[in-house]
Amino acid sequence: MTTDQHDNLSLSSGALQLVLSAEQLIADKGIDGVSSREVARAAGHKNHSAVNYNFGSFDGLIEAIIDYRVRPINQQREVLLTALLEQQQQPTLYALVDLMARPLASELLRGNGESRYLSLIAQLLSRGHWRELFLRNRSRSSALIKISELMAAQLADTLPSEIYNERVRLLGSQIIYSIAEWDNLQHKGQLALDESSLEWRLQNLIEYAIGGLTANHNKRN
Amino acid sequence: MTTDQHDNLSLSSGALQLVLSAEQLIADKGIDGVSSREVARAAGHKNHSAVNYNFGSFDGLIEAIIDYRVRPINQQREVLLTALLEQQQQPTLYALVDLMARPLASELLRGNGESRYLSLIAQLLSRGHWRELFLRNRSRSSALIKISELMAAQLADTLPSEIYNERVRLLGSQIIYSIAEWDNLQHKGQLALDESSLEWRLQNLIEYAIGGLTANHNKRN
DNA sequence: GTCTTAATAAGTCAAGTGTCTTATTTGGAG
DNA sequence: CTCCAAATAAGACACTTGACTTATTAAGAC
Repeated sequence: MTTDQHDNLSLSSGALQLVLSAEQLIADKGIDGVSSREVARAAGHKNHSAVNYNFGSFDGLIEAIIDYRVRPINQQREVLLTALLEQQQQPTLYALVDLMARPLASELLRGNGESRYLSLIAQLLSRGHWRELFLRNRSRSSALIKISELMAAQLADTLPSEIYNERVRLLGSQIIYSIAEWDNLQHKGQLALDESSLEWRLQNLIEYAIGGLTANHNKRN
Repeated sequence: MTTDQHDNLSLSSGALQLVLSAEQLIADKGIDGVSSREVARAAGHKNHSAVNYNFGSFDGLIEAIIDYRVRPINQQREVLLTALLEQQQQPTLYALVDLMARPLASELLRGNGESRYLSLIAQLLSRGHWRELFLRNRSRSSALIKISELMAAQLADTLPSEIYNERVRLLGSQIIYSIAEWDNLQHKGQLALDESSLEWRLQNLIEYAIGGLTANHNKRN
């Protein structure tokens, strides 16, 4: 996992710089607070139509960012899942939640924290148009599906399906928003994240999540 | 609690309409995707400077929204806490988390769901400038402080303080982002929220949160 | 009634924006 | 080297925005 995971991406170096600059700007100023021209400027262009030229539109740019980041994350999930299933056919809940969260958390350490992807996802998921664009563009990896199934196998019996589904939703939101918050705090200098501090935070998040997933459900009329 | 909780607010009816329209627009289009002029238009003004006239600036408008919504929420917390402490001096964790979440969740039912305040908070908390503006303007209610203390009394012993603090942060984020998500889904017609469906979701959220807060913490090297 | 002040409307201006179009430059393929 | 397509730059246009300024209207005190 030391090689660059962004190879086969059909992004010219110019387009790549736009993607990276856009990520930064959006994390800082909000997806609706950033203009195409601003992105082009930040990417070192005098050409104010660079975004339009490379991606057709601002939406196209966002889709490119998603595509650029989602692939390696899913890829990492596949690798980790395969390794895990070789060890134990019935992985623990801990291992499964770890598998969901870790590849996202890893983004925070990528290239001295220059990936602001988590902040972007959190913003995309928060509102109408962008949420739909994201859901349309993330390719659900087979790993994630398999993880869901393994998790359901351990929980679905003990909980009413309505409750189980809701808790899985809570889990998904919590993972993304929590890690996104770490990202934002880190980039405001209010949180120092290195491997070890990320590790205990991640561990704690997983423990919290498992506590939540497996909590007793008391039916109250 | 049937009387209007927005009395002593020093908002003229014109200003109030601006606040309400702004809330709606921001929930739909994002805080950075809405202009002062647009808010004025949506509030029925031909006067495109209405926001500037009433609040001085867009930031002033946001502060007015926060002020308008935070008061009754804190007020409700005070009332509920007082009632709770009359029943039992050492309230359960369940009651305490309930106390944190319920006044926020209630917003979703207010006036046929016309308060989009949760969506706003979630957006404000997500990014730089707005986060700071929010933190500057929410007046921390004495109830919330008391709730924190009561919670700490039950948990701080069993967990390392670093872990405890992090879990409280997780709790806070989860409450706000989850309820905000209900808000967004509700207003896209993807979630039907009445009192009873809100109730079981809230109950489940609390159960999840308590499971998380009290989860075992395993020190790993 | 007049007067005064708050509220609303409307005008203005420089700055920024998306999109489309038209140069100009650059880096290979032949 | 020539030539051509891709990349970059720059122009143009209609539109929106925030902030400030200047009418105009409404409403209450006296």
